[in-house]
Amino acid sequence: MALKVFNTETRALSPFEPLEDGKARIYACGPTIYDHAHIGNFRTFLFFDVVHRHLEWSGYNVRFVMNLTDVDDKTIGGAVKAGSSVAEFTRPFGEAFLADCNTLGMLPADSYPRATQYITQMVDFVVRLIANGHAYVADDGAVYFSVASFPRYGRLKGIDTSTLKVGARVSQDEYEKEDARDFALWKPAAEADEKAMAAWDSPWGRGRPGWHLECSVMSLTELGDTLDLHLGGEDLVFPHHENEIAQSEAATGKLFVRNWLHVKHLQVEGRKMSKSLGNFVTVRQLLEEGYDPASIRHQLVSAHYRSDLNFTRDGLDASRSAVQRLVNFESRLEAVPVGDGEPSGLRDVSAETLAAFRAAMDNDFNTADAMAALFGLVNRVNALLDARPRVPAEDVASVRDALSSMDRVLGLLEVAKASRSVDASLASWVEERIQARADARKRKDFAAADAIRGELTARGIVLEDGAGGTRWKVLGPAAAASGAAPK
RNA sequence: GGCGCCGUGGCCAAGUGGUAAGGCAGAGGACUGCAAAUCCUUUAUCCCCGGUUCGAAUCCGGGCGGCGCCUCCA
Repeated sequence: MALKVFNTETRALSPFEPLEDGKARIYACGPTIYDHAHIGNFRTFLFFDVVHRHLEWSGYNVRFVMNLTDVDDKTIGGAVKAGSSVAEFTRPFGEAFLADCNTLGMLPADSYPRATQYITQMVDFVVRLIANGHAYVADDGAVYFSVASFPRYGRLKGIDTSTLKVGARVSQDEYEKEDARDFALWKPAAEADEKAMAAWDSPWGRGRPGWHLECSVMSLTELGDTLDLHLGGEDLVFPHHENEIAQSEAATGKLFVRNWLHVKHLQVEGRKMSKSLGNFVTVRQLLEEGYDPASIRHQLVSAHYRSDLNFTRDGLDASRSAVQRLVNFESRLEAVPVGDGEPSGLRDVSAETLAAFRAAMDNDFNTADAMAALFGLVNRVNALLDARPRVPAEDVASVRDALSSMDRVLGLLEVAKASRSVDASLASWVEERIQARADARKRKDFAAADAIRGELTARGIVLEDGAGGTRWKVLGPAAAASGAAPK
């Protein structure tokens, strides 16, 4: 069973065969950091993370690069408005973005290149394209890529662009293109560009790079001429990625990307997310509303990346319960009575689950199917454990290993634990209360015992009486409980 | 207008020819001092019509409904 991925270019599933055995070079189109990233962005980025994790889990030596776009119309516009440079203007958004990524449990990338750091390489790249006849300098000082010079243009989108009429909707005065399909590699500096310190010297005068150029140059510089995977949101297929292919292959003469993966756009409450519809949601907003990161991660990863996914508050509640079931299961495994006992069959269940999980993930990252395998383990093991007073320690260990193994890919427990950690003073207070309640129960003073339970419940702490004593857990983000410990 | 996707139980969502995963929610039951957790039982003519096939949620045609891209929005 080997990994198969759906390649946008061929519109078919094909075996993942990296350029170099055992190595995976991945480039992910990250956000433009002119504002806080929204929940839709994170569907895409969380999928990137699943790819990243699954490949590492599968034993690949992964190099994962995600760019942060800091030079484009929006960052420049924002910088001008704020009276600062693009570097200053974008810095906090970049930092906030990385913080959000961390909150949602995304593995760090090996590199987060920004356009402002690659100006020299971009200029060199354009020089190269001009030299080999794929680009030309227009009268206005802009450099355009000549689409006519690249016959394979349009293959990603699956369209024949040669039929497009020149000049149809291209503004007559602003551009000096030879062909309507041509796109800018380098743009002459406008006043705003200078103001935002987003203009650099070049052989064609002051100017700045075009958006498509940034990604090509950064990916080629960071990862080499041929990438194994290039990831992005579906909106980037055309023209962004189409243009990247053209300019990259025209420059290197080599295949640019072996597999293109594109994530379907998220919907919010049944509609496309947009500012005008007023359904624009950021991660930090959701956290303020009291939702926790694990719920968000769960919901965004719960559907296959090429399927519609409708993000809703109700769905978040459902995800919260689903994650809680996992957390409960994990803590049960920690406390389960072990002993010699006869073989329980748990090891077979663990192995079967892992095989099913792997098959699902290998099938173009089918996270929904993979989660079914995961929850199947929970169901089967819970039932088995209920039926036996004790099971061999190794059997339980096999389940624990399977669970943590799958979570290395899904990251659900990981995020749940990170966001629900409890500080020591609260913990010792809870332990003290539990002891007091135990004493009350011993006296059969259930009214007192229930009062203590209520006291804890009010702070989001739930007690579970079991054979081995009373265990407790915090429901919801740690914020709800932290600082709640009375003196 | 051009290109494309989707329509599965109350909600979410897998399944692309062999007879419906999983999550959430609901109902009943077991366990519990009460709970929580867990288990058991229970809820689907797979949008409609026609066709292909021994057999279709899965393939083809038509219809209805929803959505996306075509704008430097992931």
